[in-house]
Amino acid sequence: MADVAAKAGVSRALVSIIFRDQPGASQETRERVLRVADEIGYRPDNAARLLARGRSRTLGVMFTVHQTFHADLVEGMYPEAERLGYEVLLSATAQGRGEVKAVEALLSHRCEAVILLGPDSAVADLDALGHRTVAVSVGRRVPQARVDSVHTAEGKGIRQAMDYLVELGHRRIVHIDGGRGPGSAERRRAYRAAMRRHGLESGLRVIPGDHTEQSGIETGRLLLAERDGGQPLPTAVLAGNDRCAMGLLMALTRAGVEVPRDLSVVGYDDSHLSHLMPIGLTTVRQDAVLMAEHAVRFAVERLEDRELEPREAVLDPKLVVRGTSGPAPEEPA
Amino acid sequence: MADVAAKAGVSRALVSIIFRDQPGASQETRERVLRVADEIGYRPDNAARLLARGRSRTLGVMFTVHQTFHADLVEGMYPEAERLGYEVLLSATAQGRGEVKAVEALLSHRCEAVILLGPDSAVADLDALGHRTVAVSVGRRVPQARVDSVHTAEGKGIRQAMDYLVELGHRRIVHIDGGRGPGSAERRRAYRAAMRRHGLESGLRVIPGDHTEQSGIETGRLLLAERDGGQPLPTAVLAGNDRCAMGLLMALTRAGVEVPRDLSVVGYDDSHLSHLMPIGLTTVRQDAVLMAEHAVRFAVERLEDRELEPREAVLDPKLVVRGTSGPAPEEPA
DNA sequence: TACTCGCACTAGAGCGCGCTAGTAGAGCGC
DNA sequence: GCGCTCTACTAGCGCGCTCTAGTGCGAGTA
Repeated sequence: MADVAAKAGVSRALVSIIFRDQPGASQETRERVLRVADEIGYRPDNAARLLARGRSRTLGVMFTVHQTFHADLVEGMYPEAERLGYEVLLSATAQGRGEVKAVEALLSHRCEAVILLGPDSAVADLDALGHRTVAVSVGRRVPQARVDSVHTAEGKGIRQAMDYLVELGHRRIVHIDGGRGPGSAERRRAYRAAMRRHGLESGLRVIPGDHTEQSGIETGRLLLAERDGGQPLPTAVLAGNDRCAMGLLMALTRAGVEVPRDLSVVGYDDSHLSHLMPIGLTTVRQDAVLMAEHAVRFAVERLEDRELEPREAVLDPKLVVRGTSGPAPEEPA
Repeated sequence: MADVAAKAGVSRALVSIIFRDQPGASQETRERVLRVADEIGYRPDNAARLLARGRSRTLGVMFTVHQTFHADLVEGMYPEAERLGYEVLLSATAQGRGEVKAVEALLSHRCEAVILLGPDSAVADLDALGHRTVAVSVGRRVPQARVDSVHTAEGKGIRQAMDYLVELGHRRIVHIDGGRGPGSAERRRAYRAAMRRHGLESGLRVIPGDHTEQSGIETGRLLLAERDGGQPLPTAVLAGNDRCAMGLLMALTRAGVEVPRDLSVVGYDDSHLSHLMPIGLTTVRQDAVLMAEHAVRFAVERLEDRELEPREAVLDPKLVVRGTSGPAPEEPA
């Protein structure tokens, strides 16, 4: 920077002004300085910038590298962040890199706020994080913590799916649980409520699982084993999310079960995956872009006014009917 | 930091030493300082650290948020980077955020090296980047640029797949091209060569496409339209990558084409997707973890010795036979 | 005793910027 | 001529840390 200033015959301060696009420099000086900078190959150093400025205007996003829905969310964040003048820094959780590590990485890079996609941490930890910095949880309600949250009205989505399945004649509807995954508790609760409301308590069944393909595959195996043991298959399965639904489909189809003739499968998220199934996955759609925009906005607004109370955005989900669902099979007499 | 030093009754320098885990402090002072820091809630500021240190020990990784194979790669980089004492910063390309933007973000955050997953930029740009900093291209050979590269022996993989298909009796084997995608040119070339080698020039056909599901879907539609126009379907399709293969499968299966009875499909990458298909996708496996480790190692080694000439790691791919491939259908007399 | 050595620790410069407070000079009205 | 404002620019401190070149001190050696 000093080199640029020297070569352009101005002070460092003026170079700074020009690179920050601030008023206080004449047009011709601006052009000259920029030209010189280009020649020298100077580009401002962000680290120093942040340090001097005190603010980084950077949002940290923690996501899970294999969670396809997160990709949709991340993609939705960039434009909104840019619009508001913020940068986005990503940090992935992965095998051997837990949420704590991922978040620490973000914070130590001076992110002013942290947006957590489907956080799995304990409420107390999230609360602590929310006190240390501005935090937003996407996909999981954390009402007890000092954290904004953005999620869909899980109950509503599940209810739509359940009503739809019941309407199609399904009675034995099983739910694969998302474990500690975001939104799982609400989905589970809504499933239970819907079964009761439709007078199907007797068929109510929640199979423990999580938000991965593996979980769907295992459930598939379990159901097949039960069938071979003489128990009938359920006629419909409400999976914890799309990935789980995909795993289930794989396991079942491989074993000769025909979807949706023998059994209907409904996912959750409407991630890119849903379109991928040859017949398309029936699923409950969460609007990734809208969620992403809300999350960014929450973070920025809290940054601008630290006193703001944590808020919650609840978006409406929507059932998207594709090929994996259909009328319940005729019951054998 | 000054607060910690004051409260612990030592100098800032000593606190620094302790937080850097360097020799020069007694065990008891160490413990005391760390305890005080914890009480105050002090954590060292990375930006200032980088600035003062001159080195960031940070590797920047540019990836595409929806490219599933990239997720596998990213996951493989973290452990290796950590082992070598480097941090990893991610920057995604996405709609409206091109490679230039993504890389600028990395550089301005003081990444010492940039690892590009499947870069699409012009060779000249990559070369320029390679001169400005240490750069590694993963999945694409860039022999003309000052850039390390890590990729699989594309030709070998395609050859294996082709030999396998021909052995199964396939003659009309079509290739969906990956466009400007990484490795596409080599795969295309190898496909052509294999067709010739097997005396199948007459059936040689490259359909333009890219590395997305959409491209597979479109090709599927095209082939179906041709079939309806009286032309026979190919008996096997070699897709540009797994995503493309998935799209193709979706389009075909929807239209009643049975895979692999009527037509075999082979993908490329062996990303997580491949396991997802109910019947499993036959594909050419690239070892993501190995590629990731090579890429990180290349970057670090070049950082440690700037004079090192750019190198190239060529890994052996491996055909993984799953459910989407089988014997060629009987030709109608 | 005088010295060297090694260990625990410190002073203070400097990393590359942003920012506040300020100056020099041009243009204006009176 | 004076004071005034406005624009274009500059000096220099400080952000939070690392790092070099030290200081002080007790133990070991001549």
